[in-house]
Amino acid sequence: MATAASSPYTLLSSSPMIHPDSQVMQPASPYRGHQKLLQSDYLQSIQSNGHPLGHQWASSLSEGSPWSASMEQQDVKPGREDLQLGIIHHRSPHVAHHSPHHNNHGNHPGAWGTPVSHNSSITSGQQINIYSGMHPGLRDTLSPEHSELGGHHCHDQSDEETPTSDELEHFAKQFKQRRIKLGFTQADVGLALGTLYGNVFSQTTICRFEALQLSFKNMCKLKPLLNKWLEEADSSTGSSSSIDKIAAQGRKRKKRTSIEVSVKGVLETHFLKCPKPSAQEISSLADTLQLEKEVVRVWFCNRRQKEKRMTPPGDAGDASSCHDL
DNA sequence: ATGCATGAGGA
DNA sequence: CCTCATGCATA
Repeated sequence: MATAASSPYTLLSSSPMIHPDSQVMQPASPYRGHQKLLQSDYLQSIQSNGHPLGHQWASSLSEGSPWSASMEQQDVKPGREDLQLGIIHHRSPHVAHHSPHHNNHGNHPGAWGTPVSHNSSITSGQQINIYSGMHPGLRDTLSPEHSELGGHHCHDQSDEETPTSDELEHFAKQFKQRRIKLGFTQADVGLALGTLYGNVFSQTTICRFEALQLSFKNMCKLKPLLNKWLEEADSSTGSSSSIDKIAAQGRKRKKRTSIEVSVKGVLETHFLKCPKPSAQEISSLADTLQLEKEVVRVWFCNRRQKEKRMTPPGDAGDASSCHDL
């Protein structure tokens, strides 16, 4: 009861209605009217339902990399006079979770701990091939030169090409350590990325990056950004302190539905049987569980996404979680 | 740290 | 409808 008391979508009765729509525009965003990332599909329909471990990390950034483009145009910035790496740590340095039990998922070679790596052919803009049954030893035999794209062929930069899963894992770990050492929180970093490069991210995303809970592709996309931040961060330790609070959100977000554990169990069971239930299946399931159909549908979507993460559920470290205290 | 949610883009 | 990137709200 009284849930509505604090309903998220309180229709402002007499409040000065701001922009209940959209998510405002960043005041310092170098890019105007350009925030839609075109993500080309790469591989996603080859999964054979049935295998709990059917990850397909065929890292393949199609030539249409959404962000390679954004990167090229971010230079429009006239000059970032003030390098704000984020907010100065106004919080106590106790942020360190002092827990040695920290997620050290270093033991999940199943999905992408293996050198799945190297996309077979990125430059040629060819199809992506998954290595559904490919061995790690199999490597792309891509030709040293791709005349297809007349222009950029030299990637002398440190990391411009697709990193391997292993590299990402290591980077994430390093990143977290440095971040903590420098006294920044995940949220700080997220904001800093916004003020620095125009792309704001939430604490959630930073957290997921560190925990490798994003898709391979997504990890690849974020790595360079975070890498830059790291460089800036430790190169100018202790500088500007501009607190940008852009926020401004007025979306009527639905209250998060809490699904009972028992119900979750049922959903899990169904998921194992059929990861992609039909609309009707969902309907009946929702009916049985007394949940909104939409909630069930979303649950399955989220569950599928989870399965595609680099650190899939269940892989959690059984080896590291048995750690002794 | 994570669960549920939103939205864009793609068939 | 789905996937995928992303995040508010919450445990």
